[in-house]
Amino acid sequence: MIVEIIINDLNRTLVKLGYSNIDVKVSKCKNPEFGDFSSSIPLVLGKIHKKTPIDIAHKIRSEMISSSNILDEITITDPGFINFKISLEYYFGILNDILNDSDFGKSNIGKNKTANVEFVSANPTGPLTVGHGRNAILGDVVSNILEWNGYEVTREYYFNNAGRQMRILSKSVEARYFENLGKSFDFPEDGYEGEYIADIAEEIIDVYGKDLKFDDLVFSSFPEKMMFEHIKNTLSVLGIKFDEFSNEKTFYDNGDIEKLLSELKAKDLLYEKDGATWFKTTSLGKEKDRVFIKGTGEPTYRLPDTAYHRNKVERGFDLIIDVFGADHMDTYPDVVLALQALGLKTEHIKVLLYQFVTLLRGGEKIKMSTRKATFISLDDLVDEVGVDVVRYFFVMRGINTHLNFDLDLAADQSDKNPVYYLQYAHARICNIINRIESQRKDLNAYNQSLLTHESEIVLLKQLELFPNIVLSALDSLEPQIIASYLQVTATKFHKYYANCRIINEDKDLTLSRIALARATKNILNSGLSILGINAPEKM
RNA sequence: GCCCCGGUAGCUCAGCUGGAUAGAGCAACGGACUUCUAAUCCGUAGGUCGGAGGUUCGAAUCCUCUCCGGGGUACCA
Repeated sequence: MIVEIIINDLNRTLVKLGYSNIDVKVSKCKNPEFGDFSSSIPLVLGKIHKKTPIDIAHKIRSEMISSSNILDEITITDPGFINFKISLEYYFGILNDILNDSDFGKSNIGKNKTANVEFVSANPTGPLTVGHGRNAILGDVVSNILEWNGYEVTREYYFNNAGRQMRILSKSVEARYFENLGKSFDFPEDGYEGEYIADIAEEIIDVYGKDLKFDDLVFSSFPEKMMFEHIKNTLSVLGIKFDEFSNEKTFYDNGDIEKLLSELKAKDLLYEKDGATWFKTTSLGKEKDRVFIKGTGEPTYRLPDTAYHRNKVERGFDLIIDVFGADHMDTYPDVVLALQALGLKTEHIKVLLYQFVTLLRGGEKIKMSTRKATFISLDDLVDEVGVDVVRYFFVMRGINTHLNFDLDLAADQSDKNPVYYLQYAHARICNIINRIESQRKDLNAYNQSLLTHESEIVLLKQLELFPNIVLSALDSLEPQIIASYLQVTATKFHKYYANCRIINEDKDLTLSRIALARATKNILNSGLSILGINAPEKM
């Protein structure tokens, strides 16, 4: 990657000039007049050493030690920037790399390292909602990003089928069961009102008959089973497959929770008050203590969550990622605190908090409530706009931004829809390649130096950035970076297409342009596969 | 009250580990299809980067204060 090369060259040069321990930064020039890349290091040095930045810049330029011959020109501009123009030869080399190396863009930063990504983790009390959708896609794409960087990723789904919510589900189903049979029933006060509840009740009548008694175990086991199948099906339609399902119950059964309690107690971090067991978070720097076990004897989510995270830490992952909605803001710090108190390593736990999703239709917000069943399910959403659109819309915004999911735009199969713009670029290339393949066979006999048009070079430079983009996505765990990059890449391809006729009378030029188009296709393919979106051959 | 996220073009959003004239898409207006797919391209217009201070040679970006929106602050998850 070009940026690294320049930074290394600069570092060596600075050491030679007697400057050291400087954090050298090189960035892409916004204005191509200055060159391809620039650094403000002379300005930084000028300040530290009380010298004129321009003088320092000249010194750097005259002493510049380049490890390669990729620097065509070094210029200096006010008030003290040093600019680098990169030789076309370098970019032509990259074109070959992209065409010959199917792993172009991958890094081995995560080689021999394992990562655990926990996401979705919805309890099986109902169909997945649009909110879960953002979680699901983020988790899956982040996993893909990790895999592109060499990590071995475990996609994990954590659930609780023993809590209050599940009881309410059972009671709701039970009520509908008796209602359907015309018997008296009490619909629970906080019960789920969705139609799927009645469907499950009907299913129970079909399978188990009409003679079930109140509190029959079927009312708790069957709905859970059905909901989980439903959820897995939804995820599978979205192209998401989990490696591991962890059940909260496990940690009661195997004694982990008991062990956790006794260890925290031994550290004097637990106490009894008002019939409940409290975790003394105040002694660890927090404002309030938290309840671990309620007066009813039931634990709060914090207790099993802590046991679960301990389990993940002890499984030895190099990286542990939790994908949570913004409403979990205050929940995980306590978990981390507890683990730290027990002397466990926690620096490798990263929490990805995403902001809420708002659905818009006709410019109006759609209000949603799971309990009241006024939500739009993830299934509905996929039915309406398709998998690719759903996946793209969930990653095209920054994770910290409230996501406005515009259903009208998403359902619009026209040029307004950014997904099609992207896929169209790929389809266009495929079409051209198919056309040429019937005439020529030796597509590799191209001469890259025939690529001279500005829009060709601009595109090639864009393709060169891809490995940096992958690294930057890894660094920030922000899928949006990939989506934006692909959008720009598609734009540059479309401009190239408009400016340069790819299949033309000049056979050699045609081959060169085909090579550039094929390279673009490879990059689009790679990027789309990270996002889990189809790269269609035809549209 | 306290904590987190956001406030950039009419709308939706990039840019935020400080850098050179603040970008894109949509919407508006004007152009380009006997042509490798016009699901495209070209052009015009559109901005007190919420506001006020501060740090700096330089601030959309960092600090302080403040206003607006969202979320959290549960013996719910």
